[in-house]
Amino acid sequence: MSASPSEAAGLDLPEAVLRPVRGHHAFEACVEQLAVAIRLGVYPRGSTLPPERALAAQLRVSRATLREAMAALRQAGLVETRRGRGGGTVVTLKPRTPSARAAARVSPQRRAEWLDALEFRRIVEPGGAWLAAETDLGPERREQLERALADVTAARRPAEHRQADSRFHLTVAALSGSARVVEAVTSVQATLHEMLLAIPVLDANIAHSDRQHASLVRALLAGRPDQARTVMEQHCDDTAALLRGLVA
Amino acid sequence: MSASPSEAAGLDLPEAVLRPVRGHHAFEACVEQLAVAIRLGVYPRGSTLPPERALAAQLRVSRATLREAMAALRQAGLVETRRGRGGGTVVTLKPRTPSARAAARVSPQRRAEWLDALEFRRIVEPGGAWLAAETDLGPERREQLERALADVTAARRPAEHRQADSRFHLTVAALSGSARVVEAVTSVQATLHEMLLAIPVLDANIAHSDRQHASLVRALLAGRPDQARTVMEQHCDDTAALLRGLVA
DNA sequence: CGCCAATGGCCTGAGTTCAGACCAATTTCC
DNA sequence: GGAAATTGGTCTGAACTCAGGCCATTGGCG
Repeated sequence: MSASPSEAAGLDLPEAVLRPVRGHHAFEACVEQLAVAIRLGVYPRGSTLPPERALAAQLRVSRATLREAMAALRQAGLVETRRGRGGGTVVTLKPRTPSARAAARVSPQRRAEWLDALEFRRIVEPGGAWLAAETDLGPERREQLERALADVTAARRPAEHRQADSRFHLTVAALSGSARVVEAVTSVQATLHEMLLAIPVLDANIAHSDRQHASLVRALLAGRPDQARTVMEQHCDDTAALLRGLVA
Repeated sequence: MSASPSEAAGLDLPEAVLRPVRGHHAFEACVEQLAVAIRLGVYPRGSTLPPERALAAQLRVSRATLREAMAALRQAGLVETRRGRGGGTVVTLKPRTPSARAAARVSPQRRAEWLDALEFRRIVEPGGAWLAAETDLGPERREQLERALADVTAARRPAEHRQADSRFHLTVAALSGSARVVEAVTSVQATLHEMLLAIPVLDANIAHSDRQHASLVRALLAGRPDQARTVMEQHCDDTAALLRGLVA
């Protein structure tokens, strides 16, 4: 037996705690973050990204490096760029339609990451919902939450529904007011997005999911933390059950 | 009003989602991780770190970079190094004794990070405990858990108790089997450690904390996820109450 | 004693990233 | 129409990081 990261018997604390330091290649990390933000619908099709200088500052990266990332996104067909005042970089990526194609074909390591994401999600998303429900939301935030919910239920095509769903979950996380929660949920949703693209869309599932979203929003607006958490847990469990079948 | 990361009124999803890419100094990140691991007692005083080549591989960093980090740790007096077979780098840092000194003197940004860590902790540590209790622990892992608990209760001096406490919480997290949980708890414990060094030690607090630890271990060994989570939530709430007073 | 293995110490050449300045295109506003 | 502002495009020298090889020191083993 080689030194696997998590042997069944013994628990190697140092090995568990020390994780790879950030991958060298800042520009890859930028591509990753921006691609995720675009695919999750944080920047919907047609919207304009912030100017390069602002984005570079936000990502704490030099403009040269950010531009490399932009070039990659451009080459991959996610964005297009126009120069001059009023120009900028606009999102052109059409949201992908979920399909059952790339079902298997994942490495064991990938599979493990997926399962881990599902477990972690069941912790952080309900936790974030609990926090958000505890917070005293202003009228503007209540509106944003309801709009995010409306976007999900209004989405007709599966691809749009998928993006709106991600946006909804990210919105709930952001309402918690915790940067760490947002980071965790973003990461989890990115992985989830991958998985959900690989399963067929069933109207029944969507309807069920939408009911849970609505129920969650009611709990959030009513300021009922425990109820919000329970609803979100159920929601995560239901989605996870769907997905675990996929990777089994 | 400037564009603050989290305005009270509006919620800027892109701003919340896009976070700084890795601080571009791999060697700083290494120093950070190793220093945290040492201070939290993952590598106790007197223990030997893995060989440079192994550590470099684990952190996914070149040996040259790792050595820069080692030099920094050596200069800071955390470790000492001996060459040759049977040599290596040993931890020399004496655990710091908590004291009420550096109470205030924290920037508003730091304060916000601290409070965020407390909120995030209340989500991930109970969640990790829930997961760990759900897992079917082997005899070896049960032993490790009980040993970690014994180490905490046996620690006489405050500095040792502080380290043993960190190790205990990291052990529980690691037992969850989720890499993401371990990462989150490690990060949270690092911040917590800072805060706890700045408050005076009260025997009553320690006794109370130890009782909660014991209660948690019972729930974990009995395989009662909900109970484990509730106990851990109470534990986090109690610590947080103590600490929030400090930074108020 | 002499060899071998393990470990830290050091060097080189190539690739990345950075900060900042300057150029070019395009829109907005007078 | 023209000036100004905004935005992407480009360049340069310095600093950081990497991969890999080689050297130096120490302890174990035959």
